[in-house]
Amino acid sequence: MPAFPGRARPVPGGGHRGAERADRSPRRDGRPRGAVAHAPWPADRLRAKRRWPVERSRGLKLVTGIPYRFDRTATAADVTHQGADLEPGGESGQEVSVAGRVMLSRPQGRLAFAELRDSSGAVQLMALHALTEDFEAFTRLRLGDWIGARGEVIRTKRGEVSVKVAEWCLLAEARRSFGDKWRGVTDIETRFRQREVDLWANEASRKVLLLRSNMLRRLRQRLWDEGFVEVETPILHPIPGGAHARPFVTHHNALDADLYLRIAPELYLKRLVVGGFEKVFEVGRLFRNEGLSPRHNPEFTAIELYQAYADYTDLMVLVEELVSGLAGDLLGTTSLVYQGRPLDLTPPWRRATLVELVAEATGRDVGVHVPVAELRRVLRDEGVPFEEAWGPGKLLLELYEKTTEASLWGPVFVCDYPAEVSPLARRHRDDPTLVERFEPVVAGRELGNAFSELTDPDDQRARFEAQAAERAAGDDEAMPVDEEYLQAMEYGLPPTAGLGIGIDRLAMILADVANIREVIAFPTLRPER
RNA sequence: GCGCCUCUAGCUCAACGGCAGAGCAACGGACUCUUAAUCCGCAGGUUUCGGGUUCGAAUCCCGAGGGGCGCACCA
Repeated sequence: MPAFPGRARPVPGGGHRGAERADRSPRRDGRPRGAVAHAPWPADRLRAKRRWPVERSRGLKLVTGIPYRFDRTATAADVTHQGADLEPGGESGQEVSVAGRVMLSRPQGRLAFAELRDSSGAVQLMALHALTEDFEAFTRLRLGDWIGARGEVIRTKRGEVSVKVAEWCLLAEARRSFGDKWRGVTDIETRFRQREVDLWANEASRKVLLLRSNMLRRLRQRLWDEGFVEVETPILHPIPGGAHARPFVTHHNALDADLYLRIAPELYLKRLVVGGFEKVFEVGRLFRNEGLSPRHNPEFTAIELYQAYADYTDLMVLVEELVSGLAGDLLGTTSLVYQGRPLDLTPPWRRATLVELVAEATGRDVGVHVPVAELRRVLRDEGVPFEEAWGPGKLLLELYEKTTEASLWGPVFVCDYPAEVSPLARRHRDDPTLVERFEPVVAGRELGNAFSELTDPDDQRARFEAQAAERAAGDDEAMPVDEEYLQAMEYGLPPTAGLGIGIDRLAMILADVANIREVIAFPTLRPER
């Protein structure tokens, strides 16, 4: 019965690894108890407390063997489609094999219904004592069991498209309960510690991760279409650089050297531009040794891209097009609602300088040229703490972040930051105390960061040294001097614009979720004891 | 790191100083068109952990641990 390989023997010499299969003999009387009984730590106290029978379906044929493969001929969605035109009680004459997880079981004497869910959706199975093989066992299926089933596509008298099961097989048994069939799993800790349970039980969770995956696919496609080359740069860095953040430290034994998990790929990517890659991007994980919050995970995904011969104004257009384009691709509109509040991503987005926005939010007329004493007074009046060592640029940035950023619903490009706090950005063509930099702010949060890149190695060295001085003065997030990078710049970095976007943050916006953990499959949690 | 809140059966939740309970799941049974099926029955607990107060603690107090939120941090 080729359509239903559940009981098919491994094809000799054919297919995959057939000859190497260690276990050629079906387990005839139950599965080895040791497989579940030895429970290595942290098989955990939870398991000890649970009382699910290790061996279920006693006296039934289920345990005679789980097949190695299963030939599915239709998904749940396919079946629903195939049966769409059937009248209640109608039979299609079409036979399908479906596979998935049992979501509901409604045995009813000599008739039984079950809901089977796969990644396409759900379809009902109908089993009949007179028709279905192993009918008794079918009625004993539990929530969470995986099965494969073959049968005709029909519509029941009550009108539901179903597969009338002629033959079926167990693909995996659920030895643990997956939660309340109606309310699912809502405990936040369980949801994120046992994400597989959350994903099984909560459709919304699956949708969010699927949206993220689709978002990344579309993002890559758009950049490839624009001629960007996707590259990969090191995650283990000898010197942490490219951002203002504390790194994770690790150690390489053979080299006997400490290495840092990257806080940003920026410097390597620009070295690739020096090497002739005119349009590059990288999507990858960044690691910052900082606190957790609903908007911060210690490891997060960012995209950085660099485009030679462009400046930051080009990137504003690119960001608008990318973000609104992704919204259109994935949601069908650029006019969305985030956390109950309208958010219109349709280009063009507002462009305003940081100083203008601070003035709007606070009524304060400030700027990098305002004397430090006066800036300090403004911060004090606004209730923003500061440190003596801070120059005007840092004071201004702090003022913006504490008083203005969160109030910007956006989207808005916050432009022209102080040079003092932007050691890798090129000085503004109209004012050398500023840099040509912008952050796209959406829903009160920065979504990314971009600038016209600093290309002058002498200026870069001076900026690094200023950073190093701050580092020496106790700021362990300031960048050290990176001689390798300076050397690269000395070979010549053409005018280049660079951009970073937080993928998790973007996914949060598009998925309309408030917590970054929702968009990360396995967010960082404190290890259980 | 600090503050506030929280932790009860596999899951979702009651009980709030006086015998730890319900629904779902699970387990046993009935049922040939169910839709969170229904019905009967049976089980299920170190109330996160450790101390304390009390005749008596899931409940009040102290400490520890996990989680949530906020703050700090995060340019």
